Amino acid sequence: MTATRKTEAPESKALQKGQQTKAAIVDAALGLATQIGLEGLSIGALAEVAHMSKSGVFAHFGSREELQISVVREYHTRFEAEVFLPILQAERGLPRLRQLFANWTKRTSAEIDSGCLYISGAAEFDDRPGPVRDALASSVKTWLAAVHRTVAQAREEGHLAPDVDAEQMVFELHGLILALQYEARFLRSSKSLARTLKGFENILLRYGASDVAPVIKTSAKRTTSSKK
Amino acid sequence: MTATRKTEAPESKALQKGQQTKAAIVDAALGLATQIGLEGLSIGALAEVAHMSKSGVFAHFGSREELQISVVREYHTRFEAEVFLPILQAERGLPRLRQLFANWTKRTSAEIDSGCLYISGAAEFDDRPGPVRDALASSVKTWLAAVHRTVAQAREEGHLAPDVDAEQMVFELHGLILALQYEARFLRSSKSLARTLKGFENILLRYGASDVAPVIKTSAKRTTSSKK
DNA sequence: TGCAAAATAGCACGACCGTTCTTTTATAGA
DNA sequence: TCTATAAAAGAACGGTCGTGCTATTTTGCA
Repeated sequence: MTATRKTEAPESKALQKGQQTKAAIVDAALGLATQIGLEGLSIGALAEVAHMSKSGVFAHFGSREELQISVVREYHTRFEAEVFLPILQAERGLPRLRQLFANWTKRTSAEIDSGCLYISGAAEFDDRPGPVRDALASSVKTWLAAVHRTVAQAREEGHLAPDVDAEQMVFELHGLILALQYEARFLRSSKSLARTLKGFENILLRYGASDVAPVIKTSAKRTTSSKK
Repeated sequence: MTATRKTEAPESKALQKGQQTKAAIVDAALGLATQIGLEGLSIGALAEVAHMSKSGVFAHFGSREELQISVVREYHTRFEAEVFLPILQAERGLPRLRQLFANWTKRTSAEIDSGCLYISGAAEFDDRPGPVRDALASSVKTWLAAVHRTVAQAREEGHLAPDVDAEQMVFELHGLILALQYEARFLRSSKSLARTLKGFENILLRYGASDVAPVIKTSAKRTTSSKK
């Protein structure tokens, strides 16, 4: 219990050796988990791609379950950084909602590899209680709440009809994303991206969006322009 | 090669002993697979619930993969019998489409246990090529084609707008079902059934359904009335 | 530069996996 | 009832799994 090494407050900027290899492990684990699922993620396979021994990997987490939770947390962080944070630069209201859905769509469909952990994880853990399921559900609920807030803002800004049921709209948007993932990734349908975007415009129309044409082109140009 | 036993044409009505225990095994396997997934389905666990030895179970299939395929086929048969066949008694056009969606919804959400193999299977096999994936995808495509046909019929009957894009409509309906399964089964949201039905009415409205009110009550009474 | 502690490796364990082989039991036609 | 054959059981295999233990190496401060 000598204080020669700071045991209880490693809050320095630069990651110590341990933390940084742990981060590398989690990064590799995330790559594996998005491909073969959280349940398929094995410590042996992870050790191999991380060029480490099984026990070396294991020591960082203490259990496989803790490893899975770390992966979920890492996914949450990246999802937030890639999908949510950028939209805050878009104009509040409908433009931001459009940007949100564009980012979400992009994230869901763009890469054929690296599927969505929120979707595959839900299928794996839908009746398997425990901390992993809790972590997953909590992340998803956080995200859906953010979508809900964005919809409500668009309504309050007068960009949607005043009587819009935000929760219903979120449900329908979520359905589009799920159908996109299902038909693109599993059925290998090339048209699902276009169907999703069309579905989005249909929903906007139904909920009384004041402008109908998309603000930004759907194909390219997604550099958080923020310029009106 | 003596013909003392009919080896190559067991086409009699009554199942021989072997076939009938095989059917019982597949039944038990389907129950397991819908709970823990096709990948989680193990021969040992299956043998236990079937009150048989591992090798006894195994002998009926020759490989785990063949067992999984049998399960997919069985699920397909039951899905067809429960969701598709009954709607043929409903009036062609919009009434039949309504019945189709009602059955589909019922099947997807009603039991909390026994999840949908088409959804969990898609997540498990979306990048795992092979005969199991092929069997799954083939079944799903068959079903979606039936939905497509029903939509097209409703359009031709004049119950939907003549310019309805049937494929787009199927995509959106599929999204509703996927959102229902996701939010009901994973997020344990009690409101998702109502959201799904509302979403269906919204879609009908948008695609120009001639009548708006549902033909049958959504809560109970689903006895393939066929009357009118 | 020395040294405690952290990080990693090595090894072995019990459990379960799918599969094969051999042996026993049940079945059904003669 | 006898008997060929199908059906089921039993035992064992190589493999991988998560996880504990004990060594060895690496790290970072004095």
